[in-house]
Amino acid sequence: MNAENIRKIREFNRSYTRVLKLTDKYHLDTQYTLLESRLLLEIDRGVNSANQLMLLLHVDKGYLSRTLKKLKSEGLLIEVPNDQDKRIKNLNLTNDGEKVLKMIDQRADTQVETLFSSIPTEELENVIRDMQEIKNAVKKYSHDKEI
Amino acid sequence: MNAENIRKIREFNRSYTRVLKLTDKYHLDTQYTLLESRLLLEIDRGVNSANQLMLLLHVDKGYLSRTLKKLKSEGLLIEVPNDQDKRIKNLNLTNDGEKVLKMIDQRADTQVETLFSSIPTEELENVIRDMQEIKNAVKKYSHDKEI
DNA sequence: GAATGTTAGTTGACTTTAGCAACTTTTTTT
DNA sequence: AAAAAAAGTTGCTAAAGTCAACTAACATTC
Repeated sequence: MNAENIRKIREFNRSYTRVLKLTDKYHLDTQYTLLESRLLLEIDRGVNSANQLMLLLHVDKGYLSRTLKKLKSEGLLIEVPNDQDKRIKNLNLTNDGEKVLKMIDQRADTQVETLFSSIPTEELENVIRDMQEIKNAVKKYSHDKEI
Repeated sequence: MNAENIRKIREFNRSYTRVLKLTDKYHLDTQYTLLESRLLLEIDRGVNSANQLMLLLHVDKGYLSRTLKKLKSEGLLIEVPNDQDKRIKNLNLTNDGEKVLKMIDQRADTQVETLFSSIPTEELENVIRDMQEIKNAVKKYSHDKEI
């Protein structure tokens, strides 16, 4: 790849890092960290064992264990024994956990809306098309299974 | 903005967060943190007082002071007295500091290249065009001065 | 089928990262 | 000249993250 392309990609990365930081600011208005929010989200989606979460989110298993413990102690998660494999503790959101996830999700929506709503409709449609193209290209040619 | 657009933007954000995490991995192969690398970069660009760096990078000034102290102790930075205002300590990269910055920069290039080089030329050109369009749109309509 | 190795998760000890407030020195304001 | 503000340092603390040792359950292999 030529140097100019690398430069442009890195410039985009820098600029978009700032956007992502702004969209993450809503976490400051909640009592939950980014990791906690992400855990609730992924568990809701069905990624429901500590080991799966560890592999997906690349967090230390010790730290993960403690973080999950905290969420359990707050009543957002419950452990469900896994009958096939008793080493595994399956995780589920409680009703409270679902409520919290919904709240966090709405704030994230609001934050994204705030950041992008000033872009006029047609231009926004282009931006969204661009995003999908980037996402697909990166996904398609990536050897990293998780992207 | 409609819910579908918000969903798409958030999906892109999630997927691109993973890309950025991968491009940040080179920091693990160096002895420098993201903040340290960024400080070297910005000082090289001429942002050369702790206060300016604090405003640009939004870091606590106490933490910044200590981080700069560390870089000075490692011989990557030197303090130059500011004759106009003796409260200010201007910062400059030493030769070693420049070398380290160059090394970090090359690793970042390599990482980006690794991630994107598998995308075929034409598709890559589209991706880069998309990135510029997104960057410009966000910048143009953003009220945040720093984006 | 007992020994060995591996996997899931927990815990203790520790380091790094970060934030806050008090403080010194210098400059600016009134 | 006094008061306020700005630049930077330091002490104290908390949160975030890492690492290794450990238990219990499961898998392998001989």
